[in-house]
Amino acid sequence: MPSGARQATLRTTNLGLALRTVCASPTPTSRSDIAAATGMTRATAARLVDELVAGGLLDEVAREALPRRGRPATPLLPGACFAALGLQVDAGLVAARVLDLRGRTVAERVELGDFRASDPAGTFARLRAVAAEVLAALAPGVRLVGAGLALPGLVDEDAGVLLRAPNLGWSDLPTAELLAGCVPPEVSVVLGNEADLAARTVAAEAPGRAGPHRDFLYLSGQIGIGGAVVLDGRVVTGSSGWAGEVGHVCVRPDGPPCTCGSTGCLELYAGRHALLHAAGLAPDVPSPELADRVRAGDPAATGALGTGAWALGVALAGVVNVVGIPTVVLGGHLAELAALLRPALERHLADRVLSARWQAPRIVGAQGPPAAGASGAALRALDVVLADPARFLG
Amino acid sequence: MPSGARQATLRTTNLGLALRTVCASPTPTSRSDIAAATGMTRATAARLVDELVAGGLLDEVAREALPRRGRPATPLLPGACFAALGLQVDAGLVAARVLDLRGRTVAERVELGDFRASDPAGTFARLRAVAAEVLAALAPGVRLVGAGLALPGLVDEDAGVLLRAPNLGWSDLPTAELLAGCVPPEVSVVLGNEADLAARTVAAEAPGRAGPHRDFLYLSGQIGIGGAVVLDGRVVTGSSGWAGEVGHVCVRPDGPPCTCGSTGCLELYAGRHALLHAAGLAPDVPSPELADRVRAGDPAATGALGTGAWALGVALAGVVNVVGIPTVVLGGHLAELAALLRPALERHLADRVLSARWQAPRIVGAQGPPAAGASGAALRALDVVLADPARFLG
DNA sequence: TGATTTTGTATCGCCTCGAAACATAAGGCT
DNA sequence: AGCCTTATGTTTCGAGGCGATACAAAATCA
Repeated sequence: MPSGARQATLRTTNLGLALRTVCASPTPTSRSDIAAATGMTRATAARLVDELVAGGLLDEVAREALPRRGRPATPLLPGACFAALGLQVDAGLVAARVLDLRGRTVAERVELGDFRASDPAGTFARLRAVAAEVLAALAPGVRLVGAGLALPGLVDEDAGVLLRAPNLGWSDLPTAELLAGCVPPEVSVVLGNEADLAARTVAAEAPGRAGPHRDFLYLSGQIGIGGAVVLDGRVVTGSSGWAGEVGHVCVRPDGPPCTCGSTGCLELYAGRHALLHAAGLAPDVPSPELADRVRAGDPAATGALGTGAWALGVALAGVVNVVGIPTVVLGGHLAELAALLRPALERHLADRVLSARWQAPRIVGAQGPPAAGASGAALRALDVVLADPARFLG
Repeated sequence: MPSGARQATLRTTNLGLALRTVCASPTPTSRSDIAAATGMTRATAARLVDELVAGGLLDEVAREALPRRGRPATPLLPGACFAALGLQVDAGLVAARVLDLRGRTVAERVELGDFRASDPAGTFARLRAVAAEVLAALAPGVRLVGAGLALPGLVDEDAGVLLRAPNLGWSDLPTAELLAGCVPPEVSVVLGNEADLAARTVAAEAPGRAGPHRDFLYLSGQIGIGGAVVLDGRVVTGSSGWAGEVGHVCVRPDGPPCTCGSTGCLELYAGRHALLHAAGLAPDVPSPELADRVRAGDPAATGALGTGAWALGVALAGVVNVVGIPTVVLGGHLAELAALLRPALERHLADRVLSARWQAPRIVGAQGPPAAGASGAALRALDVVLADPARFLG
């Protein structure tokens, strides 16, 4: 139920706007810049900034020697003392990463391993150790405003339950107890789907600063294929948060049965195991190896990639037709294959997407460090600061 | 670029909130009710209401004899003198309908015909005639705040160009000149995709009043199959407005070629022509006839419907998996077949949707009068009033 | 008739912003 | 060096809009 706006609403709204204006800019921003960008007067912008600086949400930084006429501006950056912790558990790694409000990685630790069909207690113990290391490395003044955990599966965010993660072999797993000890007691950990969170690292290159694409489909290829639809810079989670299961879009209804109960799912043709199997490689061979073989002209590898591109084309064309998205970002193991998949995949899409005549869908490989889900989880936690900075001022 | 909030922003925001509160309620609402619903004080609510009443955006209506203790409230309803015109051109009809801010149909005219591969000039002449009749029937005080035209195809809204409408046989058609004379010169007509607009009649039963579903996929079966994704009560139009082409989702990659350039599109199995052809009926037989045959046990008709349900199952499962929508609303000719399609279709979805174990997708038939696109176009035009009523006060 | 209850109205003060003048700190020019 | 110019930041004042509070109005109930 929406509530009436009052004087205080004005304040909080404009505080948020001022903060987001600073965050949105890749370079330091002055009070005067904020006034110009928002249409507020310099007086108002200054009032708001003063309050944000006093609360640590903005930092006044030393000015660069940039000789210009007029009184030099006081450059502002998002407060370095606000940070959030992102955690990730995946079939191949556990990770912890702390991002600050400027989007910098303050501390991180990624530990590779094989957590397929693992024991949750043991895996979470590893996660706890990794988190503890990262938190110990934090500077004393840093304030942890939240934490998130990226998991490769269906998640019930409100209940804090991992419903089903085929790659880990876990289902209906409450995480509250397992997460105890990962973070200070006053910080709560919010669960999230790995693809949904990883997509945030593409949608935003720092808290409040838009990334290269506003509307895209993100594919997170780990073992299966997860996905996330991003519209207008925001991840579409669906009414229950169970969106983005691109891996189980049907590309061949009379195809082989999938463990999900359906038949001919995308994962069976373009999943990591499927690609490696079709290429005649062992299931634990890393993706660059597959890419090398394709580049070397290995026929089995080339065929596997061709089949994968074909299946991706069928599935992604459906998504693009329905959601009207111009860009597909390939993450996870697919990122390393993006360059090789692109030509065939874009051709398939051009054939199957109705609006391709006016706007051909583009395929892009995801950039950035591994364990993007951890970064995304931290970004999401930091977003609550941007949404209502007034809460963090008292 | 977002702009700073000032005192006047407060006012316009709260004016909109007060108006929307009245619109959202199915029963008349008092100043006091608004205060309670929004958290504003009665003083503030009354101030805002007085202004809205003075501008005609709210009407004080006679109170029902509802004996209660205390001073009787003054019931308010959305202003009856604000209205918008919705137009629709489809393969089988042209229509004009005027809705007022209360969601009532003030005047309407639906003219059936066969406009497949028709001459745009002639068809638009029919539309002009229909619109003129409807506008002539309006009461003198009614103020037309906008107009919209629903078209069965890809539309460039900003340019006012119909890019491609296979059912009409039109493409790259600028509409500005053709629409001249349909509405008074000071009113502009905004184009929209028929499915997108029809979906609004499900999302909202009146301007500002939510309908039975907030998140759903709407299927608009005319000759082809259009669709619209509705999330959180809002139609997802995609960054270019080219979303919702469910009819060209691929359900059998090795199937027959489609006119769109792809193969095995949903339309080829569940489109109107496809169903009738498979049932051994002529292409102009109305859908209820097909339904009757199925109920009578006609094997060809039953088989056609079974194939249609199967194809819909494959395509819709993909959509549900990716967008996480719990409900599919069947409109157009599919509405009449909804009851017959539901059992098989829900079974297919239960098999192919990953989250069906926690939330089984539901199939619902669309209710309401024909030419839903016209209603949706009017609703969209009226939404601009709700978004910023202050614009209509001066 | 009067107490009670609910709705609507009037008055006042507070909060926040905009406008405009002022203060500050630099570069540029003579 | 000294003054002008320019851009930034600050101070002061006034206006708009809302909440709080008291009050008026119109009904039911006893």
